[in-house]
Amino acid sequence: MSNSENGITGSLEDYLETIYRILGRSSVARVRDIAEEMKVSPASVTPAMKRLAEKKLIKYSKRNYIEFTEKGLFIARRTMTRHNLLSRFLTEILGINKEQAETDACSMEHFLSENSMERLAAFFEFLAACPDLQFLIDNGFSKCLEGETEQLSRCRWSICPLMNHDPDDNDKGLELIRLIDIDPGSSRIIARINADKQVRKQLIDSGFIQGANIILSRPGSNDLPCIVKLDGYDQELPLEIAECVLVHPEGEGKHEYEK
Amino acid sequence: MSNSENGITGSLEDYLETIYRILGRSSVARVRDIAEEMKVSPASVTPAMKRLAEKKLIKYSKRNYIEFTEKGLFIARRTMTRHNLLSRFLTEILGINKEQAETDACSMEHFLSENSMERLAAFFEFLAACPDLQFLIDNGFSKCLEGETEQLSRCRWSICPLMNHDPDDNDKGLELIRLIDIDPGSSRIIARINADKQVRKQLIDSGFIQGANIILSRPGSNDLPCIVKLDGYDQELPLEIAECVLVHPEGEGKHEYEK
DNA sequence: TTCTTTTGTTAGATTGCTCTAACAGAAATA
DNA sequence: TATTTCTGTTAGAGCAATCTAACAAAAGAA
Repeated sequence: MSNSENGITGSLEDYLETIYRILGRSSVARVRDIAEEMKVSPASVTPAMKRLAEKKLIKYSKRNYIEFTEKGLFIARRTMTRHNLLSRFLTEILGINKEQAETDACSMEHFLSENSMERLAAFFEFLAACPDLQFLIDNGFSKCLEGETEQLSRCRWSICPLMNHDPDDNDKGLELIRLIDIDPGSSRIIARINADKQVRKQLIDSGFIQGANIILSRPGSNDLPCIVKLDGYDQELPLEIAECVLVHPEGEGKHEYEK
Repeated sequence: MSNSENGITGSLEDYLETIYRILGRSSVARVRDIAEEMKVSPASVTPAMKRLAEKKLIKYSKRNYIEFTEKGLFIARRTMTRHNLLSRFLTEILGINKEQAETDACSMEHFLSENSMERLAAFFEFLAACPDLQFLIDNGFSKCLEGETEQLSRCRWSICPLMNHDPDDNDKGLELIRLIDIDPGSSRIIARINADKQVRKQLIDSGFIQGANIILSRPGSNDLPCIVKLDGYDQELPLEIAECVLVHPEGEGKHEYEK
């Protein structure tokens, strides 16, 4: 059951994602860790690693540590991003509990197309940019779910009279900041990607989505790529690409999710 | 790869859904039709039918037409509903094109948990009840996607000054109507389910979600269940359950989706 | 060094699903 | 009635993924 976009099965994608998670917290990924994390027997892991190596997604030789190839790393990150997007949609918009959302996201992630993924990422950017939408979901839909359904008892329900913010307030001191302009070492929340379609896609695939936590570990220069920590994982980023990442000003964008 | 909630694989769920679709347009479902619709060889269908029969989801004997059992019909309808919910989310909210949305929905539908499904259904009800949310998505997010991103160029963007409707307008002549009160034979759009958790769940599983097209074919009485045509499929519905289905007044609720 | 424990691999079986090729039954046509 | 066409089934193979049980290699402890 090969998943549409990279000729690789959902199971193999899961293995890649797991390896990525493990490498995020410890310096090496071993068969045993993978087996534990995925709740399969170690005997299932070995042949999976062979299949991955065959497809040139990891470097693997018997009884040795596992390393990503470039392509493998790309797929791992993208799968992870899909997972995060789906999980956040389920928790933040639909209000599903964390565990259930994880389970659902874990299986659906293999089937979300590139297109849908990009649009879901855009939706979160829009949500972050539009306090009214946020307000509607937090105070309208969530309240509804909690059983305070009297709002729905009329046919229609308008938020406008309930709005507790002055429309003119919105622009005050809330300019977004470029990632490359923040203090190295300080932690921010990504607000938006401001780039052409291709670069945008590349960034989203790598996990640069609204709400993600980012630290600029090394500013970088024209020759030297930036180093950032995205949701706890190190990544290199050429300066001209890092320029496209906009973050919320300090303390803003509270809708951070846990990784 | 047994899917969480009914101990049945995604593939078998697909077969059930396909049979349901076929029975919706022609009076019998044959092996050949199923094979064609699912783009598999007829030789794959026969063993699948055997597996379904073993699990008591269909009645099947060699070279005979295929009939649902009650349980099979239930799963088929629920799978179909999941499909519709996901597909509508992708098209109506994210603005993905129809085919892509179908493909994505087709594979994700097997993994959307009961909880997430219910909440997604609730989200559409909320969307239908809240013109501001609808407006934000149609005029804010959709415009953004079309490239008119200048709205996002500021950090925040408020819809309030752009609202083109008077908040007081909202209640005028827009009361919802009970399904059982509409003229038999006339076609309406479902707006909302107004029932306790259990009945609500039952109705949603059967496809009674906001936006679905419904025709009351036979009104029913205390002893006689109503007969309705839901998105083209006939269903029976006890009167006291049909009472919980609210529809938009005539001409309202234009966000109908094609089945 | 030798023994024990941890870790990883292999062999072999099973399950679910698919395919092609060959065959069997039923229906339509000559 | 005999023949052809359509339809459905079976046999046999293959693939991906998983398991248990047995074994092998490496690391740590005695």
